[in-house]
Amino acid sequence: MNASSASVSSVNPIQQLENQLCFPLYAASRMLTKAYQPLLQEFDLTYPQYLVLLLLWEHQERTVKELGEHLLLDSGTLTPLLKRMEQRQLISRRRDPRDERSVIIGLLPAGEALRQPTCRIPEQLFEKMGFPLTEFEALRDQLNNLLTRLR
Amino acid sequence: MNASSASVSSVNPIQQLENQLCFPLYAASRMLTKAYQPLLQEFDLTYPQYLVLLLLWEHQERTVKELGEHLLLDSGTLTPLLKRMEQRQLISRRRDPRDERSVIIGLLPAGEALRQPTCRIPEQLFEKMGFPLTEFEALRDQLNNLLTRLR
DNA sequence: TAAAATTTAATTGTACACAATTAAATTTTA
DNA sequence: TAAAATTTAATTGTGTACAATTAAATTTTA
Repeated sequence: MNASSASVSSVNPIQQLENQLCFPLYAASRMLTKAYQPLLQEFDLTYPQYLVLLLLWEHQERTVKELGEHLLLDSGTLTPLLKRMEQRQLISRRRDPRDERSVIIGLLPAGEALRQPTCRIPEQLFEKMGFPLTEFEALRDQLNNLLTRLR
Repeated sequence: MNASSASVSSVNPIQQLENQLCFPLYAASRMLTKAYQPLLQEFDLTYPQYLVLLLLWEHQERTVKELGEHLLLDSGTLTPLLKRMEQRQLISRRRDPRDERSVIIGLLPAGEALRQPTCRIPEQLFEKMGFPLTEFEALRDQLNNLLTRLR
């Protein structure tokens, strides 16, 4: 390797994309979200909107703060996203009468109605990828592990 | 579990965030990019801009197409990003005289100058996370594996 | 309890990210 | 070789992300 080469500089291996953790994470996240897209667009949902619905299907009411804690998103992201979902009558937004600082997001019938027709999406995607189940689970667990470190 | 409960609906486990692959990927990616941020902002770089520089430090010239192939980004993302880097004189943009469809991105002195001062960033981050090296490598390899499946 | 500190969303501004379309250049094909 | 198809970036429009600030409500503290 010649450091004075015109086209190739001497390369610090850790500065190469493949050796980094962040780049494969960044790229895989976008690719997987993109793989979700054709399945979600049938319901006119973006991936983050779908995540909000997943949480509301577990508990029909969540404050913006609670949604943000689960999704690791702040109000700067959630407020406009939730307003779009409110316009489509998927969810309701109202102040908590017991604490006017909080906004309670509620699941509306149109949001509930998406639950059954979307319930096979994760399996469909998993099958389409052909990723072995053991690898899937190992990767998921390691990512959750990393996530707790980063949080 | 009572499906008619007012606050909790019966939950398909695969519809829970923790059981999915995509959510931990999505969240970990954002968290790790956010962890890069304080180290990069010293150089007034965003993470995607840093990735472009990593590629140009390997090869001083790359077409937009090549950058997009490596980063899995299209011109809709790259064109404005590269224009911002051009304004700061980090890179140059010019049409390839041999194929006027292509735009060649070249590394300018100001972009080259960021190489040494940023070279410790990946190690710094790795140390700050305290992630065991074996786990780091296992996760990286599994992500690269997933990435080839998604590509 | 009144002032200070904290919490919660909303707002503002910047920067991706990507689908879809456009336009120019090049390559392929009939 | 001229028309058709393809390739390459740029553009347009929508939707996240997120830092920083603001404003209102609540809690803590002196």
